[in-house]
Amino acid sequence: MTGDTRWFLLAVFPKHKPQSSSRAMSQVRVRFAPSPTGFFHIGSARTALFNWLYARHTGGVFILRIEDTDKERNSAEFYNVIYDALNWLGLNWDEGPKVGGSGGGDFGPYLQSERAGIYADYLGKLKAAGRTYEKDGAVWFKLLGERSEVYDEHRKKTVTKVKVAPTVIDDLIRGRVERVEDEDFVIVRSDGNPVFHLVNVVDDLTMKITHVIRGEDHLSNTSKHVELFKAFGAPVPKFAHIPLILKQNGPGKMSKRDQGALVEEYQKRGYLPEALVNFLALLGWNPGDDREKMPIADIIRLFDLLGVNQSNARFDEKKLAHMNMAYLLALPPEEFLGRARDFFRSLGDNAVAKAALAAPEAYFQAVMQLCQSKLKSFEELPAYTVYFFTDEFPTDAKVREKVMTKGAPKERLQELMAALPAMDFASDAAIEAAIKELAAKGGLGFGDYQAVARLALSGTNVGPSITGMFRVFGRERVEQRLARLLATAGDS
RNA sequence: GUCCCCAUCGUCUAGCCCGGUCAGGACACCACCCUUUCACGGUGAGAACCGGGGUUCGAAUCCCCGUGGGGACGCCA
Repeated sequence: MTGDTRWFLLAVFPKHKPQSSSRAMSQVRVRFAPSPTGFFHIGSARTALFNWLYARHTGGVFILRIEDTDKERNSAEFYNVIYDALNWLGLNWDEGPKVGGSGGGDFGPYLQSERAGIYADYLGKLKAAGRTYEKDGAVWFKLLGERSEVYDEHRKKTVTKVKVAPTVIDDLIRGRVERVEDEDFVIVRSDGNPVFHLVNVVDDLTMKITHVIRGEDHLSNTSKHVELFKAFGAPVPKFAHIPLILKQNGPGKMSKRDQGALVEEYQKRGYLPEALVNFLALLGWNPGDDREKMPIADIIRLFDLLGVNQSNARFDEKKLAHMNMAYLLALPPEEFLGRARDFFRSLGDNAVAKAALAAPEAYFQAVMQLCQSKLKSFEELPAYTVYFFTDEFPTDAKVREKVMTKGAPKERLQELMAALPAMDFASDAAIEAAIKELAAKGGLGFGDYQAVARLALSGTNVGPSITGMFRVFGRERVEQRLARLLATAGDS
């Protein structure tokens, strides 16, 4: 178990356990059915999250099914992208690939590429019922009704329209939606592979899915699906079409190419998965009051499909960053420590990361404790802590210019150095007292020493408490760095 | 072009279903306070019911029409 997923253990929710058959009849069964394209999109993450939340809220079953019928587009290593993202987010599935060894659950296999026999069976039922025909080598689903040829200007071709009654979709989020599905559609390609609409319905049917929770972009497919369910004589699941996530700038829904659209990106940047989950939960849903930052257990308890919004939401990276900061601040110190170390490890060859990981445990811990309350995200860690782990840290030229031309920095450095031997490094308070005493003697303020000391120690003007820095560095290194700045101060 | 969905501060949203509160909160932005830098935090400011009709004593809330936004219209999923 990695540090990334450890948080989830705190939200103890029992995994699906076999139920009595009467119980199982009414048990909620939802699925997340991604396609292995090599990307895991923020929108997919939220769809998965809403499904997972609903399952956990109702004590139902969350199923992962991989929709890999398009052999042209799928690639073996892409499957792991899905598993990794879901695991990182803590969205554990009860049935699906990788469960209990080689794919657990009574309704498998959970990879569509392995379900060809099932699709053939169900195709047979449709054929037997006279609801299919072949055209151009493909199998089409036949709608029932009077037919007529119509020229479609948009598609620039003649199509066959079927006079049918509107399909009624009873949507948990949108209410009653009517749509006219008036053209036959392909269910098996000429290469013999079944099409999304067929396999999606057959799988939902055979996996006994009770609630189909998916993006609103599927709403217009739903009439096809409902007609297929009806053709199979199967009960139609409840639908819940959730609003889409729009890109933060410009028109349209978020797509893979948009900045910040991939879950992997936040993982790499050291965002906390619980922060991302909390943020995503709030995109289109809210607990009904002003609460925003909530433990996952609360979100599960409060989540309900009826509380989901109908309008699309624009992705706001700034709000996500704020959520992440709030979670980072609230992390228990030892937890922060572990995750900081995990983050440094994930950086691989990064020089600061290597130096940080090579540092003595106690020192590393002291530095992290000093910095926790200052960071907004782990991605800031290397730049923020570089000077703790190497003497060859960069100096901000502008800051140096500013600090070294104001007042009498060289004198301040000399006074500080002179005071060092007698300084008590045991506590921040003692260090603060010593510097204040020094300042008082010259009729100066703490700040007169703080700026120049910070520049010497860190090469910048931002960072944690200067007294804390003194303590962590220790007398000797403080002395060295003050001396080094003094030596290079020149005539300025 | 056709069909479907949606519409409250810049953004996420509460309020709408069961008409009557200064339309509330959060992010962002600005100011001030706190302070040892930078943050955090605190206080405060600015900021919205898309437009037009209707129903009603009264409409953000109910109805209709516009407009705007989004989605779908593949032998992709």
